[in-house]
Amino acid sequence: MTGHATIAESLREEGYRLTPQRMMILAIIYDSEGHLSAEEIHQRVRQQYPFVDISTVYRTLNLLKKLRFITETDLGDECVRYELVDKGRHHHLICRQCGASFALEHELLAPLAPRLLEKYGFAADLDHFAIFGLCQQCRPEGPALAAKKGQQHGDA
Amino acid sequence: MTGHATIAESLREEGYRLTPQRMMILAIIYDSEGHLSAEEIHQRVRQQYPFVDISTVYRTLNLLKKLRFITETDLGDECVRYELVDKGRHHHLICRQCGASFALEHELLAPLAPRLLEKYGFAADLDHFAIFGLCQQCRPEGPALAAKKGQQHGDA
DNA sequence: GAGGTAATTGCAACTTCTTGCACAAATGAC
DNA sequence: GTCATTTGTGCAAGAAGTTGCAATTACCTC
Ligand SMILES: [Mn+2]
Ligand SMILES: [Mn+2]
Ligand SMILES: [Zn+2]
Ligand SMILES: [Zn+2]
Repeated sequence: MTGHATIAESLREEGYRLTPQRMMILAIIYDSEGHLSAEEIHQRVRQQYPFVDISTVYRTLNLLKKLRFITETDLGDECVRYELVDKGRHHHLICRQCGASFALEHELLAPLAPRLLEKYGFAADLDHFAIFGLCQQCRPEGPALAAKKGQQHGDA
Repeated sequence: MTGHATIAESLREEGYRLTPQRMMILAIIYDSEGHLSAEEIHQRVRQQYPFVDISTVYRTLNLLKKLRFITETDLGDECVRYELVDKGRHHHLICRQCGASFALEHELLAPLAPRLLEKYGFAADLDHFAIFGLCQQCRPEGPALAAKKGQQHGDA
């Protein structure tokens, strides 16, 4: 059984209906390599089935998010992006200055979960974080501490 | 010098102009106890100065966010909320089931920063996180259930 | 204080995402 | 397959947040 069929089965077991729209959206998320926007998903769906509305895409994504099959993350882009939880837990470090993005392995965040559980009785999801900050290049005390103080307003 | 005057001074030193709109927004953020929405700020500004546009509020909030005087956080509410960084660093645990919110002291997240710096050369902001998950009441193995069973096990 | 200049504002249009509602269709029972 | 139930969809309107632009104004120099 392929990945998206497994999720589809879970959906049905939970009492949700398996519509062509949902199946297409699931297949698209499965076939792609992570971080799709709703608009990208909508465009791919419409290639097969041109009358699907963007609101259906959003409703499906919100359903899959609620059931924790996908994550919804603001990666500092202009829109929120969606990714399968199932393809390996990981996070992202994103430079607020240059926009560079680095994968953060889950192992560094993982110890947090038992601590939150012990101290607060809280079972944290820790599915897919975007942590903002300054990358090595952009840090004031960075490696190439050469160029400095050239900052202006209104940069992109 | 009061708090918002200190930030105002910093703004001017960075070359930004001190408009009445900016001063009012700063004062409102300073006078309130955290987690204001843009709409709330807008309403309070208009009580003093009725022609201020909501876009000016957003532009000011984005400026203060860029300069790291305030944080912008999605607390699971219907809109994003803003809070002063300066009033003590902290985070929030939010139950995705019942919506309950618990303060998380910064000390639990703080050890992450040096690890990210060491391993990735990344200086993470770690200013104000909202961590979603299940609270003690909503967990499948919550305290009530454990009490019924007469069990108590520290999970780690 | 007046004048020049560039940042900032208000407005309107726009983007992203959500929601109410009538109709369509997935599902289960027969 | 048909029927009944009840969920899901498309559409249009709405809410939250952004942006282009012309007019205003903060701030610097005199
Ligand atoms: Mn990812
Ligand atoms: Mn807070
Ligand atoms: Zn960078
Ligand atoms: Zn809860």
